[in-house]
Amino acid sequence: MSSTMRDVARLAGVSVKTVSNVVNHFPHVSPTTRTKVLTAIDQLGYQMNHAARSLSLGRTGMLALAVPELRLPYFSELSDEVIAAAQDRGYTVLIEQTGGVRERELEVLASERRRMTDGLIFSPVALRAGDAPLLEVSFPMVLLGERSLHSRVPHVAMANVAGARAATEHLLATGRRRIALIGSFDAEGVGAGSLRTQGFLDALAAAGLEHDPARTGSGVEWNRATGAAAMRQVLSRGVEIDAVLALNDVLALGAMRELFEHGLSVPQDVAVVGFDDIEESRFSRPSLTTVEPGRPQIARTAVEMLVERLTAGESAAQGPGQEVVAEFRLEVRESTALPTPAR
Amino acid sequence: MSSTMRDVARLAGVSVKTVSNVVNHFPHVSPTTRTKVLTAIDQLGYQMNHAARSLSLGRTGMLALAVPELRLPYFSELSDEVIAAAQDRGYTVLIEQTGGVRERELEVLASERRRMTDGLIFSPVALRAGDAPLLEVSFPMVLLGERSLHSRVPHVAMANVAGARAATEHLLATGRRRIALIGSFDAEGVGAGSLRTQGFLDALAAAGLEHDPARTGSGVEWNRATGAAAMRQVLSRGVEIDAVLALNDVLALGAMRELFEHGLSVPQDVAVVGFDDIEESRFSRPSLTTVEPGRPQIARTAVEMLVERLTAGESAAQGPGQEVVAEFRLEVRESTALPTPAR
DNA sequence: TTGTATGCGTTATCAT
DNA sequence: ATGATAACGCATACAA
Repeated sequence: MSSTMRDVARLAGVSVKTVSNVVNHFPHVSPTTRTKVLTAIDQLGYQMNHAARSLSLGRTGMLALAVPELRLPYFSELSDEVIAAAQDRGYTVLIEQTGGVRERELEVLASERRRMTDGLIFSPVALRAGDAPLLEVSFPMVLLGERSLHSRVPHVAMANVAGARAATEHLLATGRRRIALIGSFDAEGVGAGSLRTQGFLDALAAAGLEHDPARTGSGVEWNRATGAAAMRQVLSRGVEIDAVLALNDVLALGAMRELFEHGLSVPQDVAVVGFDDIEESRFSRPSLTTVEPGRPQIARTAVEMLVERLTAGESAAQGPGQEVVAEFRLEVRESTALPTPAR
Repeated sequence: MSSTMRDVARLAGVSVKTVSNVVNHFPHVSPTTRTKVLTAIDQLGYQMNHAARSLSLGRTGMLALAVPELRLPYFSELSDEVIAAAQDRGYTVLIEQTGGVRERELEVLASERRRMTDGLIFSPVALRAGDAPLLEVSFPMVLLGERSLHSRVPHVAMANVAGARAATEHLLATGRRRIALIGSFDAEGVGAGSLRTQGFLDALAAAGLEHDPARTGSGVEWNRATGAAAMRQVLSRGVEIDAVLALNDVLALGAMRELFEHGLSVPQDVAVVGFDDIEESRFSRPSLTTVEPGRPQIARTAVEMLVERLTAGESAAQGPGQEVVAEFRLEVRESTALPTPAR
């Protein structure tokens, strides 16, 4: 069915090498032979065998991207951006889902799919501090996340602490004092959850306030359902609140939904802030104030760093563990609007 | 760096073929040699070279999934389900984005990535009726969409007409008569847009009603922003409406947002129905009545049909163009609740 | 500028 | 049950 270079060579009356030269845009080929080859290619409908090329070249032209769940808006939007950035560099992206489960995150590092890709962009969320040694892998990898977990692995971080702090300060600036914290994290974890919580507590402390644990709604999985459940948990305790800081946007959206069920209005009764700036947050009712963590920059930078390692050859095989922290921006929207003074 | 089967064979004192037998779980290997080989593999940290295996086998173990945009919730949720179904069958999924642009949809069929995958699950949205011949490709493919476009290509369809009709009938049953249609489609297209619109018009006709074109809000791209814009368009015309049928959920969510901006309440003033049943629709405010098109079944069936073609060998290479239509279900939620009688 | 020969790592065919 | 050896299709020294 499918033809090979040999077939093309035969038809064009040249050698296989010449066909290869034409296909790979080798500069030194006479125009006449080039057209001869190209017409033969066209005539046979020849397409390169990727497996053979990979075997010979020792590289596949594919990058892996490991994320918790593709259906979480943050990660689907990130994936979109990574795919686009990789495409610009001539790479194809293979997405793997870890489910946010530690075991599966570790599996990703040893997966059979590692042999199908030239490098990995890895966004772990369930790894513990003790897992750091396991990240000392032999293949090119770029981590998405903060340094805490890993030492020598290059990574692209978001300003989790500073972003959450800015978000909290914004709530404080609008006069809110009884802020609920929605979403929790593995106590042994070192992911975004603990860092954002840190930023939250920092802002409170700086304002001379303390966080009442009764205002924390737990939920390790970060989706709308757990956001709603966590909010319900806090409300059921009968503790007063005038604001909510959710550890990410979907948690915030779930929490808003729950506030609504309880007859509380946002932002009049309760102000709400999220983290991630997913597209949905611009269209929710009310629209959600959130931290834009610089996701496009993160995607682009991660791909660039990885491709650089790939093309650098043996030279910079073990760099100094480069770190880039993306710039964040607080997107103020309706969910934290000041209560109308004339009331 | 990475070791080969030869290295393993040498260390274990056996032949390459034996190592291959062990790795591929070939039944006839003596327990002693198996353990010898396995320890050698373990000791060397051997991992199979996927490119070499693909070259030899003539198959890659990868399936391609081409969707418009990964960041559209419907497609990210679909992708998740396709990946899971493929994994169960031992396949890896490569996602391609077409942007919903006809040219890029056609490119997918000739893409270099076709040579990296064993088959394609293709969800076209911008192809025209005249493009049907271009879908007569030589590689295994399963289409997501209705038959209109393609004759001999196997495909998995959703009940676009019936679903939209049921949704519209639901609106009519709750006493709504002035229904706006949000979202439009390429007039030459044969995709979900025209079919859902057909179902909408069918239901109206069956009820002896006619659709006022002034109640159609156009928007070829289906996202929140266009949903809001289309709604704005209708409202600006000053035509009365008491309900909205949006061609999908994100359009509906954008439209609801716009209704809110105009001081209209859902469902009291205007009832709203979407199509797709994305997770967000269960948590929006109000929660969105929508058509659940059987997406999980679609994902599973598409993978099964494709894998079947792949493993059937030459035998059923050209089947009769199998068609499966998934079962839909109308999810009634708050956005179409009956106005409280006591008003 | 173009052709020849060899290797990439695995599977498959045939022996034994 | 296991081993030797030839494909698989392409890239690349090296030669011409």
